[in-house]
Amino acid sequence: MPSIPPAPRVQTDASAELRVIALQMFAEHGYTATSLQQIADAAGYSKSSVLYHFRSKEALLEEALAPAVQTLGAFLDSTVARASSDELRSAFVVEFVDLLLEHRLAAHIIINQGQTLSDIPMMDEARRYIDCIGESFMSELPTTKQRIRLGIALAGAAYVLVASRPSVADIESVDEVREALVDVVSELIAGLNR
Amino acid sequence: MPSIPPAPRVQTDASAELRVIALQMFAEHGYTATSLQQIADAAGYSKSSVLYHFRSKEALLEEALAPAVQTLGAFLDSTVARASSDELRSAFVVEFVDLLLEHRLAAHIIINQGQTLSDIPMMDEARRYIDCIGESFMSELPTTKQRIRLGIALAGAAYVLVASRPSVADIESVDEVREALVDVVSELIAGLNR
DNA sequence: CTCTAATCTGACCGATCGGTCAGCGACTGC
DNA sequence: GCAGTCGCTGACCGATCGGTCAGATTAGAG
Repeated sequence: MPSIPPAPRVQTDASAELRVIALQMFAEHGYTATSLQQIADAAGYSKSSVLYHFRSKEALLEEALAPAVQTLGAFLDSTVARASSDELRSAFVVEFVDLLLEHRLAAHIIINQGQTLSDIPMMDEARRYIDCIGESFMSELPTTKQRIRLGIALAGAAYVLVASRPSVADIESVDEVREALVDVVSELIAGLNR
Repeated sequence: MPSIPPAPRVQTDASAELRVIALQMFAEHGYTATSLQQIADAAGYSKSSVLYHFRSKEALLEEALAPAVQTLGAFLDSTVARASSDELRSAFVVEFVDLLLEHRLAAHIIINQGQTLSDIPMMDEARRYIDCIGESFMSELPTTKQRIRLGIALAGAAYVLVASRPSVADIESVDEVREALVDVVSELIAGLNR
């Protein structure tokens, strides 16, 4: 047992490094359009090394998305309870927007490529979570207009972040964007009870 | 010159048939994930026949998207003029929603796969049109919240239609969906002047 | 009938894909 | 010193991709 138990190897963890790079490239160019060779080149490794750390290309995608999907699952549990309570919906909106902001790249992949990659288990799991969140509202929203309103609020907020080019990072104004998203989505959600 | 000049060959026009099938498969499974062989099989032709009618796979995509992009371009011309006029904005919303409904598959491809396929000229053209429509509003909407509001309205409406599974065609309730979309988007657009 | 053009196809091509495998050097515990 | 594990790599594999090409089939014009 050395005196430095955990060891500061975190800095150059190849697996974590590959997950980040793969997530960026999958989001920017698409999963099928991104080859393992391109990921390896971008990371400074060989293609064989990538497949040493990850069983397959699909496994690399799943591990890269895992944190976001896990957070989404936890978010789902807290959603079902608070969907019916009006005052708790504002907290729901804040959490929803923060989730999108924190896992922006993963959200990009799930939203834009989820339908195409439906044969990948984790991708389908994430989409089921999203559907479930929607349904926890929908059960109380029988009319088409109410369902469209909720759809525009959630899908619109997600897509505003997702559609923006990577160059439009606007790191400084992220708080401003967050506040605006919360305001507009809250307004749409509030308009459901009418 | 026979007495029937144009000839009723429209029914079995191979090119048009291939455009329709390719558009469906590109939208459902993605452009890169759909091979020319799969398109040929679905249409009942050989892969060589597809490449006889279309110079390349990319040309097939562009010709399949052409009608939608052309309509989008015409829509852009009428948009710039009416963006500044409040009472004309309601007409803008109706046209926007109808455009999405009419070219649902093409919109699906452009929205979800446009960033990935940015090397295809027509795809970039369509995205420039969309950006231009947004900017014709944005120039008068300096605050972040106003821009987010418009983004949620347009992107949300587009994505509500695009995200729905093909099985959720709801042919009967299309008018109901159309009306709900127009209402909610109009409400968000109207809220810009505040 | 013949000639020609349009339509369609199978065989084939080079490139690239995801994935396997044997082996390389470096580090570690004994 | 030595055996064994770990991280990594190049060579290689079968499959599939988009695309080319020569030729078979068909139909219409003269």
